Amino acid sequence: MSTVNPSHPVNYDCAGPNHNGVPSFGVIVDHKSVRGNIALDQFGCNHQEEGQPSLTEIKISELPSQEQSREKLTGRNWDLIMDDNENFLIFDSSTESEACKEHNQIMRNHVESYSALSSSNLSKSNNDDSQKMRPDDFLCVCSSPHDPTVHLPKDDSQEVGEKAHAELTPQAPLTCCEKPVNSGLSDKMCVETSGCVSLSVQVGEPSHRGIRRRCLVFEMGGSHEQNMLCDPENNTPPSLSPSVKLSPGDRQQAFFKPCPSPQSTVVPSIGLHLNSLAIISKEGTSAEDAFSCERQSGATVQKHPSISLKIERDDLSCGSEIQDLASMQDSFQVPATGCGDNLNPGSPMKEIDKTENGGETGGCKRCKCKKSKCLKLYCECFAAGLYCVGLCECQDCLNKPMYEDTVLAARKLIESRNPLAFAPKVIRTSEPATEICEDTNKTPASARHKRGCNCKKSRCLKKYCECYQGGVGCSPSCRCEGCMNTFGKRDDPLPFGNHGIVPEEEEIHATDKDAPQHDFGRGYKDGKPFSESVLPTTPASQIRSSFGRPPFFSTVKPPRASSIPKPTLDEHLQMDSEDEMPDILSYSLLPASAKNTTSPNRKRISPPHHGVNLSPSRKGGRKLILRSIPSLPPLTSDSVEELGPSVMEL
DNA sequence: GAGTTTGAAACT
DNA sequence: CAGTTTCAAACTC
Repeated sequence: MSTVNPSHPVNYDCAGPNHNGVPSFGVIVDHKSVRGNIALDQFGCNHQEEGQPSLTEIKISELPSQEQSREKLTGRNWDLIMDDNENFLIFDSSTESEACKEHNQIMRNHVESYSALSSSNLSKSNNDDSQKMRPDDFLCVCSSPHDPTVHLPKDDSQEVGEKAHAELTPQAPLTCCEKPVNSGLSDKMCVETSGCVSLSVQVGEPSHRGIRRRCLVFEMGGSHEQNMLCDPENNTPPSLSPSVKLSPGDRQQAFFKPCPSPQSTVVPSIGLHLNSLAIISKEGTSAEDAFSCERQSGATVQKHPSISLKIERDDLSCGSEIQDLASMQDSFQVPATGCGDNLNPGSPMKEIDKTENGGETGGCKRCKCKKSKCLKLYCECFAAGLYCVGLCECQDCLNKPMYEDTVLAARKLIESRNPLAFAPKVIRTSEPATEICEDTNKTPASARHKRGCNCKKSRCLKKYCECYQGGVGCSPSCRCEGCMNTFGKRDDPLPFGNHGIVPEEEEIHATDKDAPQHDFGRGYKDGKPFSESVLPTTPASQIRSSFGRPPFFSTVKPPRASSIPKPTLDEHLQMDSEDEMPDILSYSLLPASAKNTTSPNRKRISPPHHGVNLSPSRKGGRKLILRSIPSLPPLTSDSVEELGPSVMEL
């Protein structure tokens, strides 16, 4: 039961060639404490080299030493950005494909040595040779459509993996999407541990029967990126597979059951569409509980008696879905430590999957697009950064791995219009953890739709309303009529958890065309992100939150001085304690063209919101300004031409 | 399951 | 930039 299935391939997502700045994911192996030797590396391609522990324990925890990381990255055109101390790395490379390829080779070499050392050990628990981990079971997947280094698992891996997987002790209460292993459908299995790990794999098709559905690993354009590592064989996260068994027929997403205790924590995995997660909070499901594990960032969590996982949020990069997850997490404003330790053993994370998405889709979207070819935002799959799966009822679907180029091109095209098109629709922020702890009366969550709804007839009481659908109240950003949103009416001074979302400054700026707006897509001023041109530079010393990380990680983990990013990292997330920016996410890293991004908010100059008062703590507190990951540059005519006929046709 | 409603996205 | 059209999800019957 404690034997790790060596046949579980470990996939390394190195992100795409345009992957700009955020590590694909951050499953980290703490070799210090790892007795097992499945070397999940920390950044997709990077991996541990030494140590041949037994397979009985995997501890995902800490980054390897900086030197180690640097050593591996240096010379591959990877930029390793680390904070002064630790736990923050950002890769960027113009030649990630190459880097990935090299990493792949390294991985293989590593696995070979590992396999040789461990094969005997594995054989003891299972005589099936297939359980031996093979070098080829390790994948370094580069999302680049041009990257020839997308390595595929051996065809026999699935069978082996499934067999081995069946032998695993299914203690992990995962829920995933419903897709028979042999359905032949593409599948996605994403595991996000407490917002830390989003695992995916990119496996070409159709030969990769190991994976049923893969996530779109979009480039980092916008803030919507999926960097997920999946176990194509068993649809279980490589690092978790030993102890995790997906529920039958659920292969696309998996949730880890909320940890019953701080010590026994396996973070739920979110692979479903982001905004739907917001329902969690409203339906009484304590997302806080669900993600409490991550708030215990750094704490070793044990899912399996023989498996210990340690998630280090700081080191993880997540995609859009993860960001949404993070947003949700943030919405609860749970202190990273201390205040957030109240776990709810009974947190029905699985129910979320069932009630919200899993009931029909197993946590995954199934679109029914007929004309959009699933390459427009009409398509929920596409909008969510997912490839369509066989269960989709779409017609003429091009949102499939085999059309990756087209998909990416379409995405670029959309992002060229609206760099935030793929950004989470529901933005959630939180007060600094410490403040929450200090003032327990404060609303723990704040959330809002990034753009606001425009409902006319539904009164924001139906899922037509994106705010309602996202489980958030309407805000002054909305232009809805007759709002009756049960999560908070637009006119409510302090909708549930939405206190102070709309700042007074917004009204001020609304009268100034040049002034930055808290409107996504208008984050530029004078050619610079207004966070740069307007917002005062936040001294690193003032940054306390998960600064320099992808938005996903905001406020979840207690900030550490050591995690204060270098100035270049300020591009992504900024915790400003001085300015009057509200606690909203300010996606500001937009190209100048982004100003033209369609944003209904631009049309509206909201009257003073008398009801919106900044809480004392807010006024005196730090302001969280989450800035999007730099988006793709506006496409030029040439670039559009490069998109190919499929996109041109759109 | 078919038809309608709705509002976001896309288009002009 | 505003208005219109297209689209697909949500909803109703």
